[in-house]
Amino acid sequence: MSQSESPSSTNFLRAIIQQDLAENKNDGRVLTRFPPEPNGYLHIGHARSIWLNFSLAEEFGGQCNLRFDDTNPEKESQEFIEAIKEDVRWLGYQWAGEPKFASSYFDQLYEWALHLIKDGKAYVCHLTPDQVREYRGWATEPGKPSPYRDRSVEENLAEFEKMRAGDYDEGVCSLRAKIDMASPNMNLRDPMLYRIRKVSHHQTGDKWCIYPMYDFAHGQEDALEGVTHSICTLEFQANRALYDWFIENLPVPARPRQYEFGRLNLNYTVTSKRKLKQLVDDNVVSGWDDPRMPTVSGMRRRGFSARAIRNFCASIPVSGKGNSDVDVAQLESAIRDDLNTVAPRAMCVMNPLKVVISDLPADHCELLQAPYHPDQEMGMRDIPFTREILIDAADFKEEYSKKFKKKFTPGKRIRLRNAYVIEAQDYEKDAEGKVTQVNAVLVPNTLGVDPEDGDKPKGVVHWVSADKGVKAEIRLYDRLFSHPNPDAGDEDFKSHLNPNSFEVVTAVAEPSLVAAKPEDCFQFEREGYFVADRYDHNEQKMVFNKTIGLRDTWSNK
RNA sequence: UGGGGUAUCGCCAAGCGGUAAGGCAACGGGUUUUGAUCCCGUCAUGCGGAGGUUCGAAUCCUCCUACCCCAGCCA
Repeated sequence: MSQSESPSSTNFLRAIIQQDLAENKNDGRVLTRFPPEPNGYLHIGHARSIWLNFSLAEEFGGQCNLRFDDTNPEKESQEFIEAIKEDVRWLGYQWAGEPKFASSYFDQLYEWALHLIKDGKAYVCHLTPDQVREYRGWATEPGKPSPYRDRSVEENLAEFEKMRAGDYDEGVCSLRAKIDMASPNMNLRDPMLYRIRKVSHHQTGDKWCIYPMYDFAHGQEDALEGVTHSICTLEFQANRALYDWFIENLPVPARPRQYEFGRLNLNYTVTSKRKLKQLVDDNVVSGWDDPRMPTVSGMRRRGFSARAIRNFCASIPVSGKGNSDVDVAQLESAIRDDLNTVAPRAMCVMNPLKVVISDLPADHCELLQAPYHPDQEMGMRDIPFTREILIDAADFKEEYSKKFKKKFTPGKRIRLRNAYVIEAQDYEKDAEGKVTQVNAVLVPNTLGVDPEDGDKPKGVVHWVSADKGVKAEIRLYDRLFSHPNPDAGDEDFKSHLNPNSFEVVTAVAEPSLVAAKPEDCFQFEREGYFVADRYDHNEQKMVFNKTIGLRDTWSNK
């Protein structure tokens, strides 16, 4: 795939913007916004929205705001705000100016609520929540007007002031727009504008005890900021009529437009804040940033690069038709594609088996040179070659067979990656029958060239010096769920957890790896991509997380 | 159920009356000191179903069917 991070083919949103620009709408300006509610961590679905909003703005010479849609203080917190800012920045985006907050517009929103009341378009309703639901009617039957619907402007003003002043308890009354109780669009059956919530807000403290609803806030925030294209997900399609109603009935400074696109779902995972939170709360994972989580911080800790995530987002066509159930393999492909080009190669043996090259002196230590990357542009590293080395136990077989023709086996030769060809002679086993050591001899003059006798080895194995190698903790991660749709069906999604999604092994790594810094990524040849853990890796104790294995076109044959 | 949406390859998706793009996956083959990468090739006579209009339909019309969203004092 190309390095392009903008949509490969055009999409309906770009077409709309191009059209608007051609007609000089908004004075040729393009301003988008990413509007998360700070009630959880960002996940892959948000990453796509971030990518969409920022890349669209950038493509057309505009900018993108980061705006916290903090209208429901009960579920929000400063912790989430900080985490979201860090994630957006890490993904490589810079929002326009300072982060924005819905809460910073509370005064203006309040004024506009007053405006609607004075226009006879909003009223304070003293129906209880249950009554409101009852009066709203049903799909096939129109709702009944609230008995408070025709209160005078003066009374509404007075009642709303009492709401604001805290004279009423939560749930006693609310401010509603007077639209159409018979509308087939339920959103228009006198929607709620303000509700009473006697909780302090993470940004405004105790200034307010009434908070605006999403619908009454979002479009006006867009207008206030001069957002030209307000992009949200498909489930807000029915809210668009309300969005427009407020814009048309309020003296807002601009006329933003809402457009909806399909949500991104990945198979073998869940992307609902509620479920992700449950995994965290139930200690199924170590936290929001557990490497198995589809959160931005989880993927980061897993070793996915921001560029790879951006490329992945760009690789999925933007559709306004429906939600996309994308195969995780597509994400994995983007990750491998990126890591393949940027990750230095190294050798690390996960399941060590000692090989003694008997014709080498005990103190033999030869410094071999190996390229950091196949394209040679990253330079070379030193690899000590000694009499006793370690290879992966899975690369040795007691019996030769066609299927294992690339493995090491008595009487056969194998190429030691970046080093010589050796030939196995015999091996030793312990009481349980487990192979404990292989004795081999060096095939001379095979550094960088094939054996002179023409008996070229079929296979290549990675290896590490038994005494110069360095121990490393390797955290092996795999998909969190073993079912393609953990959400589907009646069963609890947690019943589909993959019991083998996490395993720790102690491996032996080539000594050059001690220079690794947290978050450095590598390809451990023949194994996969690994990243030095962001928090736990240090010079004293190396800790690598398995990002993803190499593509394997052989194992399932 | 009233309203709002959507149905094109295993997954995502382009297509807007002129004879089915592309990506992922899969499958062949070539190169290879990573069974990786890279390269080359294959992969919908078919577009939810049934009718109709047309020289010609995935695209237009009619009628079905299926699925998603709204019906929170959540966003």
